[in-house]
Amino acid sequence: MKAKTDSSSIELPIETTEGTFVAHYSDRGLAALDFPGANRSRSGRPQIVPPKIRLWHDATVRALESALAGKSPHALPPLDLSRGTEFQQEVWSALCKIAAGETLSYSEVAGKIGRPNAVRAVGGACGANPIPVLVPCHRVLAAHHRLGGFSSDMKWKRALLTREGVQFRA
DNA sequence: AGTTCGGACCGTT
DNA sequence: AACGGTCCGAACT
Repeated sequence: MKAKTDSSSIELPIETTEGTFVAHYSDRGLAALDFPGANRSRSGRPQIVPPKIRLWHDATVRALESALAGKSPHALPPLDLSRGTEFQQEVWSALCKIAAGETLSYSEVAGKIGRPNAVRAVGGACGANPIPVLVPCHRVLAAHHRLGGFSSDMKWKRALLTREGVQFRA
């Protein structure tokens, strides 16, 4: 079997009041963020962490903390979203423009990237978002302010939106 | 009012 | 070829 992880990826834990997240870094920046309990490849063994990545990680920790508190982070680490398709990257960068407290519908996002009918595909791209919370896929709701879905536990989507002061429907 | 059903739509595996 | 974090209108309750 071949390992599913990028050979060049470094994983670092982030302890929060919500549990332990895990950040994955490539040589380009933060490449993935796992929710607590999402056991991915636990490499466990000691890693040599380049100074560059330590700096990025500090930024990630601070950004995650303020995001979990419902505030927009002042600064983000560099994000490595190169793993996504062209379409996914367009969606993800559209997500990054949604401020805390604001929301868009899946169809509004589709419109913003110039593919008004690719509504379901936008849902798929949101689900494929490797960096939840920081790339705010939770700020995308279904039509008419309904909650819609979420790949990981819906409790996260609810919690994050509530902390940002967003209203939604059952 | 609310709910369910069926089709249309599009990128990904 | 089949599946989704969808959407809309129609036909129900």
